[in-house]
Amino acid sequence: MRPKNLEKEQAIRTIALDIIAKEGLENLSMQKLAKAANVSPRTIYIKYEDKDDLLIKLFITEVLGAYEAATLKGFDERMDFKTGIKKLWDNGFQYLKNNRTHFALILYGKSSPMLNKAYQRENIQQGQFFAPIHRFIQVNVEAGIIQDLPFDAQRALMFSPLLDLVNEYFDHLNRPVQIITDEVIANCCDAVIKGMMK
Amino acid sequence: MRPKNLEKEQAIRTIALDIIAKEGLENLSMQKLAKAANVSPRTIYIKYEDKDDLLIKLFITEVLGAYEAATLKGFDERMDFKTGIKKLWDNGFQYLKNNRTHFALILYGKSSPMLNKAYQRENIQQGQFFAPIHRFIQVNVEAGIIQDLPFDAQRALMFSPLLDLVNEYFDHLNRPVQIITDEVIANCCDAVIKGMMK
DNA sequence: ATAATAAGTAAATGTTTATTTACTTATTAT
DNA sequence: ATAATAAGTAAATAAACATTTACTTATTAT
Repeated sequence: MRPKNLEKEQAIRTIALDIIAKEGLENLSMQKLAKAANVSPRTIYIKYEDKDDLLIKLFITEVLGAYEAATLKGFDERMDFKTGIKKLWDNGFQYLKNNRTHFALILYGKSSPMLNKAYQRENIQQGQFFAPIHRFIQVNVEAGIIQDLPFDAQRALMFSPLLDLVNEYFDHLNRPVQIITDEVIANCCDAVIKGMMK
Repeated sequence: MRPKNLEKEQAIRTIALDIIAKEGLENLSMQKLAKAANVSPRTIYIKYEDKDDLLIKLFITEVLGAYEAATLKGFDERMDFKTGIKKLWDNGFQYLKNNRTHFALILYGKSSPMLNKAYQRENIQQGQFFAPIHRFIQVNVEAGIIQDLPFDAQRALMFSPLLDLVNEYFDHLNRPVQIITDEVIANCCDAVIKGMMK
């Protein structure tokens, strides 16, 4: 049996992310993707059931999986609160600014109903994404270090500004000065920590 | 000369927003829209140059314009900092939770490269969206009430969590309990204020 | 060596796409 | 009343769409 060519599979994924980041999910077509990845359209259908299957696997496995792993690298839920959040912010910012195409698909994960539903399903069936952060927050609520709010609210307070700041970072990439520096990120992280603590 | 039928124009806009919210921007086609709005495809092209023109006008005028007006209603940049932010959060939350289709397009404004570029262009050519908030922040930085950070960073700290909380609000709409209540929103707003103040 | 088989390709499928053509209708200034 | 005209329609256009058919190729267990 002829084995799958993993380079082709990776090319399909990488170039799909490129097209989504540059032209938008609305403008990704299977034929355009096949041509750009130097592959027959049929080859994509050997590896993915259909277009939705490709997009969901791209989003859940390729992007969110890698983003989660990078964010949690060196993080331990037993860290003290400030240290933990700073680690998560630093990991997240470094990863996203170095993986612009991943970031683009993460944004579509919020806006596209189809990707949003896939994310909810995955979170229910396979266990929560970012489970260590869930426990980290719970521990710190129980220890009386941070305020007691629903987890989804805590997560919004902790990480929404970071994603928006990454957006601003990319908006300034082709301009004379970068406004979103590591120092600005660190200051914003401090503000977030201050807001959450009792 | 036969006058434009404004009801048809409004139907086109409203139903376009419906389709985007339910099926996603990727699944909005001119023919589907025409059929759903009970209009000939040609009629859409009388009112809009092409598909991009329709989407940009929907986003900038119909959605962002209304969102800005609703957010700023009863807000005055001379309010004291806490009162001002609370007003903006309350206005924003009420508006978005009552206008789900507008919210859906606002999310695409962050992810879709075409809408994102249109927003940047508009912000440069026609003057900043949310200019009173810009001045409000500046005044409070100069008075030493809040920390001195780039405007884009301040805005991310102030409003990103709100948009994510609205997302959570809608995610919980069809579930047994609503986790994102007015009280949770108020507590999150307090946390944001606390984080920004010196 | 070769039989078996999944991976791969090029080209075609029928459908849907954005947009236009050719025509009709409703309104208003005369 | 009617000429002038933009708004509106139904149907058509060519291109692009997701997916499949019919075929070839590379690999490996025998």
